[in-house]
Amino acid sequence: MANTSVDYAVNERAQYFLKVLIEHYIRDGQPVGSRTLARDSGMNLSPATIRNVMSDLEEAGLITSPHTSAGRVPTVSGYRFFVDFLVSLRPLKKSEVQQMQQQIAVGADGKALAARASAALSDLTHMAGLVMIPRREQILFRQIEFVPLSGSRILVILVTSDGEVQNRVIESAKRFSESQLTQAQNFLTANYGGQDLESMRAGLLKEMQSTRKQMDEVMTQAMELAGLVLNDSDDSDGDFVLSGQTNLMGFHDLSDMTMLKHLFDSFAEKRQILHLLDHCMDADGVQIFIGEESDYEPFDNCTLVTAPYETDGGVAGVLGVVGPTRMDYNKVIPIVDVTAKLLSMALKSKY
Amino acid sequence: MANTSVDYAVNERAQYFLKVLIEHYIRDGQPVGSRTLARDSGMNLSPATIRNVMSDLEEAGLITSPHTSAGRVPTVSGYRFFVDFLVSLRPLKKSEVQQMQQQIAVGADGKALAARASAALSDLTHMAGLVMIPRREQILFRQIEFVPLSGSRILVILVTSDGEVQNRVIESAKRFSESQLTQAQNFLTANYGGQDLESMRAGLLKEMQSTRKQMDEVMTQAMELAGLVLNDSDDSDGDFVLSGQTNLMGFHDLSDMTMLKHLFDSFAEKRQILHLLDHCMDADGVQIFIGEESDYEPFDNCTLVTAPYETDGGVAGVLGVVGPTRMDYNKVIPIVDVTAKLLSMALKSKY
DNA sequence: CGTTAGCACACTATAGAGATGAGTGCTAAA
DNA sequence: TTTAGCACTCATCTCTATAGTGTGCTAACG
Repeated sequence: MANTSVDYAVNERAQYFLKVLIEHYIRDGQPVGSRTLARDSGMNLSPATIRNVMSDLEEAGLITSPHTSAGRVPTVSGYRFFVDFLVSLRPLKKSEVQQMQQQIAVGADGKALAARASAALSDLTHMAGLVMIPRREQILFRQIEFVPLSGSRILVILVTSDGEVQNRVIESAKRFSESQLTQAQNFLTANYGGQDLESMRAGLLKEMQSTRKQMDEVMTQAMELAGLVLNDSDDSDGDFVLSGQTNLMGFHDLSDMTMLKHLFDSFAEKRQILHLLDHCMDADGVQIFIGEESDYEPFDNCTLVTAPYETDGGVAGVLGVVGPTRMDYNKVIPIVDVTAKLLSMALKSKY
Repeated sequence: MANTSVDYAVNERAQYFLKVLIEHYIRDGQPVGSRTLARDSGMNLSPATIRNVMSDLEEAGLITSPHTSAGRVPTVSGYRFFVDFLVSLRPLKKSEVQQMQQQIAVGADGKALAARASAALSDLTHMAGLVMIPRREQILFRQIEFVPLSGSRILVILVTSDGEVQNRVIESAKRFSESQLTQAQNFLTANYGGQDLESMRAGLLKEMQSTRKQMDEVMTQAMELAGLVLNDSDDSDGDFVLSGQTNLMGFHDLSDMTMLKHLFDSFAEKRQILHLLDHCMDADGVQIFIGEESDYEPFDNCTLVTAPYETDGGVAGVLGVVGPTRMDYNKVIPIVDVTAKLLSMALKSKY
């Protein structure tokens, strides 16, 4: 089993001890000593032997000791090695999955679904749940309707693939007849139906610039109206739903108030976190950022476990949980994985 | 100056010392001793004399000492006496008020205004800002429009006095002609325009029960539709906007993680806090709940300073700040007061 | 009578000493 | 390769002494 670049001098037995050590540390939160590890491993070896192994693991940078005479704790590299090669995922029970499926599936539109998924994540993991609102690039355009209101106001209704019905009242300089509006909405639905909102927006823009003069004036106006709605959509830079933030206050590992304040502030600020989540859109499964791996200072003592979820148009967003680095990966990873799958199903079954 | 029921044995001089002591304690956070108080008071008295006074104040239940040989700290009753009779409010500068006015006035509808006011509160006080969304009982009904959509769906648009435009798509069993809908909306606007949403709802309900048989069937249906919209309004039990929650993590007085978690959880749960805020609707000025006075356990170490704000229809909601009991009342009270006035102005100037 | 000085007392906070215990690294032997 | 033994390091706990802060009480003073 030639694993990675750090496995020099770390043979299979040492890896096993690393696994046992980390699992013990995840349970206890206390540095693990050689005597404890010897007992825990089940193999009939003396503490002295274990000490040699631990020495190797330390040299490889996988574990470290807080001070001379404490046990050892995993380093970031140690956790990385663990989640990459050593985890024994503990899959959810059928009944748990079903219960979750029901809990999630009740919601109506994209936003409500995301909120439910987020709540489910934080409930199950007792950490903070995080679900991106489906990105505009992945929401498909289904249908548009223009409705004349009193005066020169026009109501634009946008139906999208995630079940969301956005409506916006727009002030128009020009007046349209009922039939003109019908004509316009048929045109737009026929031409852009099935496209995602982002390419629709781009398409409209391009079309309007290139063919402005040759087109029916009403059509041009209609496209401008549609463009207006797509442009000022408030979630243009993305958004996410957070649940169970306060769960993080229970962890002794995260009890430093200043750190925790930074973390909470970063949740409120959203921008950086969205940037981080964007990175996970490409990966096609669970992805994990341990401690400083996220390269985002407020997350230094945390681990972020993410998974992308899909809709008809492909990957629509990312969800995940945030918790202390010392979390139960065996349990958390399957939860995130399953939640992503269930949310995908819920979104797809809309049509 | 016969003040209250607790002023037995607490003469004017003692009150002055109480004021000085509390102001000192608010600055320092340390128990105030007799020597310090003697120096701080400006009066040329020896610590021994002060000790006698402090002894009186302690007997009156206004101050207490954490242990035999620390100074004294205010009790809840002490704070209460202070805010009721001793505060020297420090009014905001003209320029500050103007800056704030601009900051708040940009918002469009009720919800956005509330959010801005909340942000202003937390920015200025460095504590948590809290603004109730205007209550339905105080939002006036301006106008309703029914718009036929494809199929049997009808879009109902509700324009209210706080500038909010709510719209909801409703599935109707019956089909209506365009003229029927126009007739219906004229009827509703004429009959209920200017009423608040809550009495409109009640009115509709009563009307429908008493005159069901004698009325035009279309009208009855229209009223049912309107009733539907008013009923499932999601903020039927109220809502509020919270800002600067994390500011509370900076206070040493609130550093107990378990307490703080409870506090944050209570913010997320909302229900109880709304209940508390409801109580403040009646008072016509700033109201203060110190520590256990709020009778809501998560607020035991906090003070809530509130003020009601108005719209055309009278008192519309309540705003305020939450912070540690040891807060700078001289500064905070005027801020809350002014913010409420500014928000009222912003809401009223809508029409 | 209000005010003051003086004194004994109570309590906290801090630091140092010593004991304890956990765990290591190293060495030599099996 | 594994193991036992031993010296060593370091954190933690307890006990003690000490300094500092502030009080309550009493007696004296104007």
